[in-house]
Amino acid sequence: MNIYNELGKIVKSFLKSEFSLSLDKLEFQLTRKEFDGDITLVIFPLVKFLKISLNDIGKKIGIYLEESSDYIIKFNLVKGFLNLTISDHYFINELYRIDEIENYGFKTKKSDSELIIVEFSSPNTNKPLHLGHIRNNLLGHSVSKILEANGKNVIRTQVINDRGIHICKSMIAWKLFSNNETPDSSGIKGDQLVGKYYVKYNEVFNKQVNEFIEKGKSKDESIKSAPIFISAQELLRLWESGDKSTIELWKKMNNWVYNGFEITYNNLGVFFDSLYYESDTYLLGKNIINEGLSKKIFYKKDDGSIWIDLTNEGLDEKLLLRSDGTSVYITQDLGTAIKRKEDNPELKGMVYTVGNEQDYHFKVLFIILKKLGYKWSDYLFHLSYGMVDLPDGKMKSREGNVIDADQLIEEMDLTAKKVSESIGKLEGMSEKEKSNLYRIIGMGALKYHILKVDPKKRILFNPEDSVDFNGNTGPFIQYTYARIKSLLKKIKNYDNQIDVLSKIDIREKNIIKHLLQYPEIVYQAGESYSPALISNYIYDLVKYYNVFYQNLSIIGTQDTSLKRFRITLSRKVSQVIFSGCSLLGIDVPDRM
RNA sequence: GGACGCGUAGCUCAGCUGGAUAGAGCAUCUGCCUUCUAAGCAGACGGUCACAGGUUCGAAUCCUGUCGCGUUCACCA
Repeated sequence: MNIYNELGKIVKSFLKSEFSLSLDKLEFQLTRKEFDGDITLVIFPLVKFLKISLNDIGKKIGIYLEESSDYIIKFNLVKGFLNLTISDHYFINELYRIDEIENYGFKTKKSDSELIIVEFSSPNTNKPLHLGHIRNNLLGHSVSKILEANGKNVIRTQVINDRGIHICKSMIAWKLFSNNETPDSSGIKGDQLVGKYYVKYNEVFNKQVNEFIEKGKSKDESIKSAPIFISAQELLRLWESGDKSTIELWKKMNNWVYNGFEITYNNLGVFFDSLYYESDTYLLGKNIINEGLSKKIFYKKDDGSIWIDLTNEGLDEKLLLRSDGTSVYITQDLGTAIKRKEDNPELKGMVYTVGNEQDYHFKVLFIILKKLGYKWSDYLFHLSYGMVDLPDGKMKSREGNVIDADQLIEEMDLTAKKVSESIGKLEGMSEKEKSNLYRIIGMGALKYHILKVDPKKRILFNPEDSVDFNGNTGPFIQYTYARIKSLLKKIKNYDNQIDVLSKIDIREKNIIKHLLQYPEIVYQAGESYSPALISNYIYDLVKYYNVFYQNLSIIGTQDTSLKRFRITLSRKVSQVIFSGCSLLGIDVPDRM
């Protein structure tokens, strides 16, 4: 709101000429509802510098502002708070100004052509996506959009964990028990099918382990000697040695999974610009080891393993290369990061969307890169988020205590359908339009529910009452948007020009005040990577608008200038909702 | 044990770099549909901001300590 700057200038020059005091910062804030006024100057801090009472300073500034600024029509002083009332003309002029901006809303900064890689999702190929992935995907996708709105060039990427013992487990179970079942033959979605055999593996494995334990073997021993586990390990060895039929099966099953993921991503409205497969990257990073050794940043232990000592940073010693010469996870991450920078010299930063159980890992990763002398490591960011808890505790995929992403999406559709039908506003829509709308509403509910929470907090997700459709929810925001759209449609021939009014309603003033704040928000959100900030701002605006909508008539009013004013206001609100939802990856319907 | 994160109404969450009497929604009650969509609006009820100190004109917010919950500290990924 540029009035802050303007008033700030006036007050500063006044303080300078009157008290020869020069300040660089003055604190303005929106006036609270209970008090009379629009904007408040906090004058406590001034007392320190001026040896006059609060009252005197406040009065002097207030009188001066009243005289010298066209916008200030009144002031009142409560304790150290100077409340200023701004003229209606100011707000009308501002609305007039932003009305000329075609698509007003969360502003997009001009491209600065800086490249940012945003990594998210990062699934395993042995089971379908679950609720935790949904939070990850929504955050990653939304943050990408926010960065783009901040003028960045974003590449969305995922590292697919396609190799290792976990996929061999699904493979062996499929070989043993499937009778060549395929997605086509069974009609089961590919990732679900592979996941089914991963579950089958664990069933058989547990049974075999228990049999050994009953026979008196120790737990460790039983695990190691379970036949199906031995077979899975054998399969891993074959894979590593490049055995043809194993690789073929591996490729076949992974492709099933990718096709399945694609469907889920589509339903979520999420996409990727590039993919990394761990089978391609797991050997990366070994040359870093030599670099680190020669720079004396790493050291070798007697058994040949390579370490870095981070005790000076308050962390521990960290293994980088096993004694058998194979790399560990962080070595791959180092290699991948460096490779990405090499592949994209213009790369400015990277965002890793990964759960907070890996906070330590990323701390270490960034420090090592910094120690190796890579300056761009300052622009790496771990977008850390809390886990999604269920009412009966934590999600554990091995115990089957997970909410499956596909199933959840389907349930959201059904809930949206149920609620919509009970309200019964969708008459005259075709079945196709309806089901499309259910998807928009259901996903709006889910996305908003998850994104409005501060990423670093854990989310308690209660599937029982699913997601609300009233109050601070996605559907409520969508509903408001749909109402405005339908309103604008009914008034086809309206004039864009706003006539100047002598007096506007306090509620309308509030909406304008909020509208004026939005351009700033996207930049703030860009810095803190917070879709939550945007969600809450949209909801605020929608609340203000609903009050206005409910209480003021637009179509009915005889006063055409008032009518135009209100239509303009509505249109601007709808534009902000639209652009905000777009940053969150939430669709808005024209009708619902 | 060390490190990191969280603790705000019965429940789910806001509260920006310290500002006035702590804000929403849900739930529970009370009113509003011949005037553009009631998926809404108006109102009531509901708080020791985990606890204790400190910093200052002023603390939910910053600092320290305590308690509670969680994560992490692997030749796992």
